[in-house]
Amino acid sequence: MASLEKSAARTADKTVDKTADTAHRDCADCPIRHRAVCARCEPDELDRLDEIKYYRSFEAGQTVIWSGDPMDFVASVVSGIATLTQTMEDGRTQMVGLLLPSDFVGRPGRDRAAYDVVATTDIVMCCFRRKPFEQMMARTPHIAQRLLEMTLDELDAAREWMLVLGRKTAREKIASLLAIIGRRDAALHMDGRSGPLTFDLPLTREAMADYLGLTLETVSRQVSALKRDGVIVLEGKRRILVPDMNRLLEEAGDDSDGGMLF
Amino acid sequence: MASLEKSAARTADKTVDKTADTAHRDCADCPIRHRAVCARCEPDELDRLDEIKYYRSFEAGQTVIWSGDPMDFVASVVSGIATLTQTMEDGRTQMVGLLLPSDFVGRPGRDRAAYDVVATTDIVMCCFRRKPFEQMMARTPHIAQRLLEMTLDELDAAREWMLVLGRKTAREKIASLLAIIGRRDAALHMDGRSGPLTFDLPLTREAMADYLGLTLETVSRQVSALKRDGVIVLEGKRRILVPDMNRLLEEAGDDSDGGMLF
DNA sequence: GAACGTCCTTGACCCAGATCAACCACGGAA
DNA sequence: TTCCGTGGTTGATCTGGGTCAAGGACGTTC
Repeated sequence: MASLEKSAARTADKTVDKTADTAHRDCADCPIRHRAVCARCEPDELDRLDEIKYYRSFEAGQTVIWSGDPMDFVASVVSGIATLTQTMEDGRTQMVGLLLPSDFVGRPGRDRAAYDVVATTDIVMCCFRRKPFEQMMARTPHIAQRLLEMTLDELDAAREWMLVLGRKTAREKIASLLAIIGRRDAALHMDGRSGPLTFDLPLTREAMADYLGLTLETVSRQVSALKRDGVIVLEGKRRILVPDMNRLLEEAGDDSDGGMLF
Repeated sequence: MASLEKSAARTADKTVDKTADTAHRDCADCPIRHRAVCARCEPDELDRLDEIKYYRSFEAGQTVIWSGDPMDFVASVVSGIATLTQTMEDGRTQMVGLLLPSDFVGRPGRDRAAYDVVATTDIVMCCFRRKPFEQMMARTPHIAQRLLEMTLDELDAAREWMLVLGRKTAREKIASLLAIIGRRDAALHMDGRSGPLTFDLPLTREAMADYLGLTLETVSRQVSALKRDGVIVLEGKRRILVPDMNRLLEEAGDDSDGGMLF
């Protein structure tokens, strides 16, 4: 039940430290410029956004926002990874979203957070105070249009995840998660395709379990099984090599071409 | 793999029959006027929508759209209930959305259906050809604003459903579904509150199973168990009476107040 | 009114994944 | 160098819900 204020206070010193190298960042060379909620903005619109934006940093493991707490800002993830989770009174938790760079946090028009947001890695967020952002959104169709597009994408992703949660086996769930992270990572780096895919797994076994509706033991066992069967190769605990993406997609129970949605 | 055209052809006769009593309906006395995607439109905007709209009817059990088929229209559900489902190659299916009156079908900018849409009851839809609708959306912020709001609501609902699918027991899943349908039904009728809630269950046991990631046998057993324990009373197979909503919410594992999202 | 199809219920059994528990690997602090 | 704390693995056992199978309650058709 710690409040946003408390968690912000706890991290104040670090925030100030890191602010030094991010506070004056120019939108023009922002790494998420072309994918975030501001992607469609014209230069003059960007200037106005620039005036109301500020950066905040969080360390791996910190809670950015607690569900139910007042939420007076919205934000884009600039770098790092965060999770959106829901918790039942008895402590059962389910991750309902994975926030990667360019993803949007918060809902215009809503003044309280609906989910816990937790930084999985060190993270930098580009924040806007909610009220000014809402006013600007009303005057700037480019922002609302982009936000609609992003929200529809998230809805598709959530629905794909409902199939995973409701109907897939533990092995298929793990394969699905690895395929998604691998694909997003590949899209991000845009490196010369076709070689075997390698990427860092940014989640602990427990976080994977929360995402997949499993226990961490089952996650561990199924990762070991996929390794044993040659579907993936582990380099340490967190680095994954996928020799054959189609094989992985097969194990995920997906269409061979991986779906046409994205 | 039946195409949209085929399913439309199959139903053409009935469509024409029913069109008689819906084709000239005026937006002004439309039952979903204040909740659908057109809710915020001014009279002149409504007039323009009126020009490009047309009604289509489907009978219970008919497939409205097949996943992957070309989709040249978007639509609002006027009356009746439809489902959005995803299917794996081996036949496993997961419902990913329940479409009630005023809900929106289709995605502007996407030319193929991402999910199967099936009419659960007889249904009437208010359709717009996609291209004109997209053009109109670009010129009419009121439509885009409302669609954003509705999409954000759907995303919240999908995320709540992820918790149900990932972490709840079979009994909790059934109780959650009954609570949601009961609440939506109560909101629709807006009758004098506080008495014991009664409503029709618009889904077969199989559809409930598809929604909840269960088998129909488990659904049947858990419905019987909730009845045996006095949480619900069955009047026939499909009519549900809830003597104590708080008790039902408790069984669903929800906060006693039922959540503050809606 | 018999025969069918659809939807639903109930029972017997089984298994995937949860639970409980022990232990390993690594990194940072004393 | 040992001591912990965190994250991960693996084994033994249990169980919720799946699977397979039989049968009941209807409405509809001929």
